[in-house]
Formats: sequence, C-alpha cells, structure tokens
Amino acid sequence: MGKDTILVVDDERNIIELARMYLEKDGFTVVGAETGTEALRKIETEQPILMILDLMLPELDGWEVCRRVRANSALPIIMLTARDDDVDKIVGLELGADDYMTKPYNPRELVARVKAVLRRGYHPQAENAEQPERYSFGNVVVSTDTREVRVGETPVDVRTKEFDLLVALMEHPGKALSREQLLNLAWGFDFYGETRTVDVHVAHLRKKLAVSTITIETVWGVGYKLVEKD
Amino acid sequence: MGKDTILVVDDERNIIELARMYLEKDGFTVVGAETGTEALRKIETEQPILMILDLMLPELDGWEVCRRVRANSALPIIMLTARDDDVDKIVGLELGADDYMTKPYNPRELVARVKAVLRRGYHPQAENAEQPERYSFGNVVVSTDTREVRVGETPVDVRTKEFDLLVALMEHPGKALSREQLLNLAWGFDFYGETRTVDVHVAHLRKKLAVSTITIETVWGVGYKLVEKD
DNA sequence: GTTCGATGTAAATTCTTTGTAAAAAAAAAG
DNA sequence: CTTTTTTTTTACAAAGAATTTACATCGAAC
Repeated sequence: MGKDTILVVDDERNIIELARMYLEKDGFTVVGAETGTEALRKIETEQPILMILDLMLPELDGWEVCRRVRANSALPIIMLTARDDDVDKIVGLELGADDYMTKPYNPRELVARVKAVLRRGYHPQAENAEQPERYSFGNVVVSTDTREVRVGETPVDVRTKEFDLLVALMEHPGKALSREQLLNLAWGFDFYGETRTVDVHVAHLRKKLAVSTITIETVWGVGYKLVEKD
Repeated sequence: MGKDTILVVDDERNIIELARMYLEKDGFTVVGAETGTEALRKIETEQPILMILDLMLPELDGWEVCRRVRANSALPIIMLTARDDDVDKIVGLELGADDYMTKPYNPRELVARVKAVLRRGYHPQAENAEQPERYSFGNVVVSTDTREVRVGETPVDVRTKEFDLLVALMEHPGKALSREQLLNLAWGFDFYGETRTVDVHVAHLRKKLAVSTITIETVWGVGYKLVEKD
C-alpha cells in the first residue's frame, strides 16, 4: 500500500494486465479497477501515487472520475483514450490530467511516462510536442536529430550536456536565462545539484564556440545569454 | 453461431484477447483457438466467416492449417506473422491467405483489414504498402526481400535480430536513435526486455561491418547512429 | 581603492554509460 | 526429445562525462 502503487483503471481487464506486467517489472505495485466507482474506492484504500485512467468507463466515465479526484487531491493522472478527438479535450480543457496516451499504446512508453510524471515539475506538452529538428544562430547550426553541431561547415564535437545546454540557449537567442532556467531546460526539472554546474558547461561551450560568430555572454547577477559577437 | 463469428488462432492468449477487444467493439463475435488442431475443430463447430491465423502454432503450424482449410473451403484467412521473411512465402507461394499482417500489429488496422477482406473484390496487395526492398548506405546493401546483406560484392552473414536492427538503422542513416527507438523499430513495441540487449547486437553488427565503409557510432547518453567512416 | 559576493576554470572526484565475454534462456532444427 | 543455434541477460571492466571543489579573478557598490 502506498509508495509504489499505481492504480490502473480500465474496463478491459487485459489492458490492466498488460500495464501490470510492464509496470511491475520496473518495481511498481499495480492495483486495477474496472469501473469509475471502484477507482474512487481504491484511491482511498490503496493510496496510489499515480492513476492511469481510461476515459471510457462504465458507471462513471473517466472525465467524471478525474474531476472528482481533482476536487480534493493532486494525484498524478495519466489519461488513456482510443479517440484522437478526445486528446484536444484533455489538453485543451485543462481537466487536470498530467499526461495522456492514445490507445493502442506502447507499454514501454507508458512506463516511461509514468516515471516522467512522477518526476517533479513534469511538463507533458514538452514531451508530446514536436521540437524543431534544427536551430541556427549566427554561423552555428544545431541538428537535434543527428545531434550534431556545426560552425559554418566545420563539425564541432560537443558532449551530451553541452549539447542540451546549447539547444536550450538556441531556443531563446538573445534572452537572458538564469542558471535555474537553464537547468530546467537542459537537465530537467528533477536535477538535484549545484546551479554552478551550468558555469562549467558554459565554459566548455565557450571554448568550442570560440571560432564561431556567436558567444555565451555573462549577464552579471542573473545568468547567461546567447549573442552574436560584436 | 455463424454470420458474425471470427476465429482468431494464436498460441498467445493475449493476442487473441487483444483482437477480441477490438473486433467485438465493431460487432463481431470472436472465437479463439490456441492450437492448430483446436482451430480445425472450431471451424466445424463455430462456422466462422473469417479466420485470423498466426503462422507459429504448436501441434500443427499455420501453414498446415491453412493448407487443410483450403483443401475444402474458401474461408477467408488473414495470416499473422512475426517474421518478415514469411511474408514472401505468404505472398509468393500463393498459399491461399487473403491478406496478412506482421506482428506486432495495430489492432485497429486488423479490424480494418477484416472488414476489407469481407468486402467483395478486395485486393490485399494494394493495402500492404510496399516498403523499400533495398537499402544502401556506404558500400553496404541490405535487401529486405531476400534478407541478405552485402558489403560491396561480399555477402555478410547476419542473424535475424542483427538484420532487423540493421534495417532500422538503415532507415534513418545519420540519425541518432535511442535504444528505445531501436527496440520499437526492430523488436516491436511489445518487446519485453532490457534495453541493453540492443548493445549486444550492435557489437555483433560492428564486427560484421568492420570491413565496410559504414559503422554504428555511439551517441553517448543517447543511443546509436549509422554513419560513414571518417 | 577596498570589499564582498559572483564568476571563470583547472583539476579532482564521483557517477554513468558503454563494451564485451560468458552464462543462461529460448527458439529452431534435427 | 535432443542437439544446435540464436537471443537475451548478467556481470564486470573500461571509457567517458558530469559534477564538485578550490582557488583565482572579476565587477559593482561604496
């Protein structure tokens, strides 16, 4: 009961069992409910840390279950739906779901999302939205699909975190970003460490971008910004 | 009994239940069979209007079941197979299947095909979109129809999973692919295992591609990508 | 100019990821 | 059913990165 328990609500027992198989492999305990009322009851008795909720349910549909749960708790909820047009409602109406997946779903992706939602400050739209696969500023081009950085025609070798940091900066050229913001953008919301870690990677990037027409400028007392030289 | 009944033959009960879930939603009645002999018996007793038949079966394999059914009936058959190379046999040897799908399959697509087969004058080859039957990158050529790999003129012997992994990489040359993505592409969404299984096959492929002009590069912290050497 | 917190950065440390051989398990062939 | 082959898992070494530390330096305010 409690700290590893996930409640899976679906009227199809198979869906519950599929989820159970994959989630238990990752150390979660899975409790199933086949109706909306059963779900509400199990939330009380089992104290789950997250609920996976199908929209289509007998007795009490997913919308209603979600509304009632949200009335008095912040239990993370991942919605499941078979219909694409429900997605807009989930996203648009701010029902309070933390994330959603369309059925039929990829079970490993479900596990990944459960973990993501359980991380502090997860922003689902960032996961679901397509990010551009290429950024350019000055004579620097960053390709996210190949994870390559080029200064003019010359490829530049950057490490994982340097790459992520550079992308974060390229997403907001000219804007001053605090170390906190950069940690959120490049490390994720659950990073647990010194803000000054950013400085070290900035230093590395500055060296590697020395030959380019852009640079990472210090905004004293604030953070950093990406600017064109001169 | 009869006019809406579909017989689903698969030794994996989950596959049957998945099909049942979706087919029943569309008004069909689903009868399951887990072995070839059970399938033949159920054809007599249940009089299905269509059979969905997995090739890999205990007792009597799908080929044999199909042959025996075809000996004295025109029952529409949709073949399921996990192996791409079986597809050639199904299509080429005119075994008598009306359509086929490779596993893992999209259940909604299965429903669509069931309906299509039941429509008169259905032409399956039009639905099974051609995927390229040949990929080449550097001096490596991969033929999906013959499942052969050549480095220049020299044939290279690769195992099934190595082949599938190589195809996945060849479909996205230069792109960084995570282990998850590679599992989805080469193993299927329902693979239930360690992501590091990918690494082992990558190591094997690297040895076999050592003499070629391409290689599988590690993208640290991310996954792998296929690139030309130098 | 002096002070003091903020920043730069090299080096040390710690942590993660990856390569790979070998064992185990599973699947295919006989 | 037994043998062979393939696939997956495991375990550990090695490589590679990320983070922290420590100290030098800088910049703003007075």
